[in-house]
Amino acid sequence: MTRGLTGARGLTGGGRTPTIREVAEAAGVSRATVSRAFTRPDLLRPETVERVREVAARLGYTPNVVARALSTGRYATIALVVPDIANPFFPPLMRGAQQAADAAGYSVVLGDSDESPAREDVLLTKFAHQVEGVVLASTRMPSARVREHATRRPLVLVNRDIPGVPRVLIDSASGMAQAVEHLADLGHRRLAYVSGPASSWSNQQRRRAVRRVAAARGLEVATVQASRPTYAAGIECTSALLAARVTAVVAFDDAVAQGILAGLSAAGVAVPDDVSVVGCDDVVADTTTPPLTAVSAPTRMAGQLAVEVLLRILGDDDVADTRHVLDSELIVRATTGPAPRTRRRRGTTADRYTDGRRRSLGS
Amino acid sequence: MTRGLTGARGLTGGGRTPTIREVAEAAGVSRATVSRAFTRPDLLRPETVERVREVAARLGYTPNVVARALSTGRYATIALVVPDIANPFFPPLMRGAQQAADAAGYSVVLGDSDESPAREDVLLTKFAHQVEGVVLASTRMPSARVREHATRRPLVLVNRDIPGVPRVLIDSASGMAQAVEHLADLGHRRLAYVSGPASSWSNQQRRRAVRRVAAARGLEVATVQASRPTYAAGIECTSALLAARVTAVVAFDDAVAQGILAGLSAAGVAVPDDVSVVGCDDVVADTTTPPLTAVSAPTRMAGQLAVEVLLRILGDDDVADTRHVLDSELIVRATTGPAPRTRRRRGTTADRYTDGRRRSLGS
DNA sequence: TTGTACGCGTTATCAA
DNA sequence: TTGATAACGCGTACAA
Repeated sequence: MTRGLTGARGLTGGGRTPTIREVAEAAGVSRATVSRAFTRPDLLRPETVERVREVAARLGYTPNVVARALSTGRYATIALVVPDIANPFFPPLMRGAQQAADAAGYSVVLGDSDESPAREDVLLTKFAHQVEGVVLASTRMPSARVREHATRRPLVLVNRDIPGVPRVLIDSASGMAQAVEHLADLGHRRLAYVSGPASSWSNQQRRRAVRRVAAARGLEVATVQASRPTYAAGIECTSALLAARVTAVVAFDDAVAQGILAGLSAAGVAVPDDVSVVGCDDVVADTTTPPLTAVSAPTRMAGQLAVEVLLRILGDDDVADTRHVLDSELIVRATTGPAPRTRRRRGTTADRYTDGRRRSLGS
Repeated sequence: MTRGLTGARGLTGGGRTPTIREVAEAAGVSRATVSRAFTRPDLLRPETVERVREVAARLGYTPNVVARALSTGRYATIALVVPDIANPFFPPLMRGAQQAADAAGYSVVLGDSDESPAREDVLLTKFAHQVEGVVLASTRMPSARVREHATRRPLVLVNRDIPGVPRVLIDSASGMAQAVEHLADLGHRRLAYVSGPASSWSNQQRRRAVRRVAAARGLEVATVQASRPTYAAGIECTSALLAARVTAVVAFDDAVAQGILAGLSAAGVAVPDDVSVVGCDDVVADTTTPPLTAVSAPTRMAGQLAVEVLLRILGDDDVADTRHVLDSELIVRATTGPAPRTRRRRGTTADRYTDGRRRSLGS
């Protein structure tokens, strides 16, 4: 066979990483001793450890993790699979995960499924051989398939609630409930929920929370479906919102809320004087104009916690079926205010900009 | 020795991935034949390939990439090291890199150096054994150290110009030049450049471009240093900008520009009527209020190109010292407008909000 | 306390 | 066209 990468440049060539054998020869010991100097120094005489390490350092030796993985099955690597790296919800999560892994000496291989369940499936089977476990965020796969993958490798879910599979959940419902209470307190009687992807666990959770609290407080809720959870889609659904004649809008996430802010601004509707707007996730919320009232989700913590749970599973064997729930909370900024007291004519300012369509109430 | 992960659950246990040997036995062929059925099917009789693949599929066999890596030295993995995942500049870059790698069957391990050169160094040595090559973005390491790492593993830089090391550069200078021309055409005579990290290659490049074109067009340039390239720092330096009595501001990046927008808004200064603002990178620019005029950097393309260059190096041997430059361009939106024609009194509106300090011109 | 020798799962060489 | 077998670099029973 041709030599592997490390050997490809000849024994004396520059830039090559030496192997355990070369260190052994240089130090005048066996390969096993070199190995132990790094993994089980307690089994060796202190002088030996020191001598071996010194030689290793001089030669620039570092243990080959791949060879070690093949031998031990410990890859010191986990996979992190997300639907879309560029979605601002995920970078903080990735960072939390990355740092937790790093702190434990683990590497992170990254998978971007491009929002496709089929791609998730491909990535997961691909990673099965090179990682010890996987953190799967906001998966769109069917529960059965997720369970299958979970039997092949330790797997921790983020924002997907499948009994039997360890999971870390961000309870945006708690924050959403606060948001609706907040709006009710401000005198709003009629609000809209702008819905995200139908298959999204988070969306279902948020929609339900809004409906529940609204019902409890006697508010009417119109549901408007955003085509995608994006800024552009937020702008698009503005006219539908105006047609729905609401005084407050709770959006699926910040991007949509931000789009709605832009759409309202373009339509000459004042925020929060005419309409109040609430976002969710709080990833960009404090950099909008005006600063967005939003439900703050501890995404970074979720990433960190997911990795910690995974590493715990990798350590012990039975931390099975853990379910961690992280609370969210409403951060009140400048896009929510008292409901407009009076309507000057039969129609509000908003009427001038509606497209005439009306959305049904309640769904 | 203890069995590895794949063997840990016994030969018949569920969830285990079968090895090449089991497929060979089940198909009644040798391990070599199974291997060839996947890597060199042209060497086998079609019927054999088909039979082996069928058995493999039935057993759920997939080649173990780690074992393959140990044998061939081809890891089918590259590393991507960035200073900060959560910095909005990087996710698009990461995504481009990820997808290019994915298209070639490569995995990406992710490193976040937390803006620390020392961490970069640690990550790079750690990854040396598990990847074929690395893409290093916006590194803060000294050139000599980067060169050293580049001799150990194929390495492609993004946004760092070190001769001898393959690199992909985003020429923000071209866009910055356009920005200054644009402002000059609008009648501005006095502008500020809000500077980013002093050690940043991009910052040096941008500052120079602004100065050069400003000089050519006879504009005065005040330089204001932002403490960090963040939204908060942008807000902070607003007072200094007002004190500098400029009618236009060119910011190091979008985050700073966005902070400046907020700061100006809070100070009652109208954009673009009183002051024009230009951002750079264009990562959030079209979601600000008003939409930010910005220099658009093809970050996603940079990530993609960097990986393509790396893979090319991994393929052939001598693509050495390539230097790809990607142009940027100015996207004019709503934060730039004609310079205010007249000053109504001795002072502009802005004077009411300055802190009295003045910044020196030219630096 | 240290060395010997085998196995991890795969690919490549050589022979058949 | 296929099979037997030696690597790849490391960890670890077992023996010394």
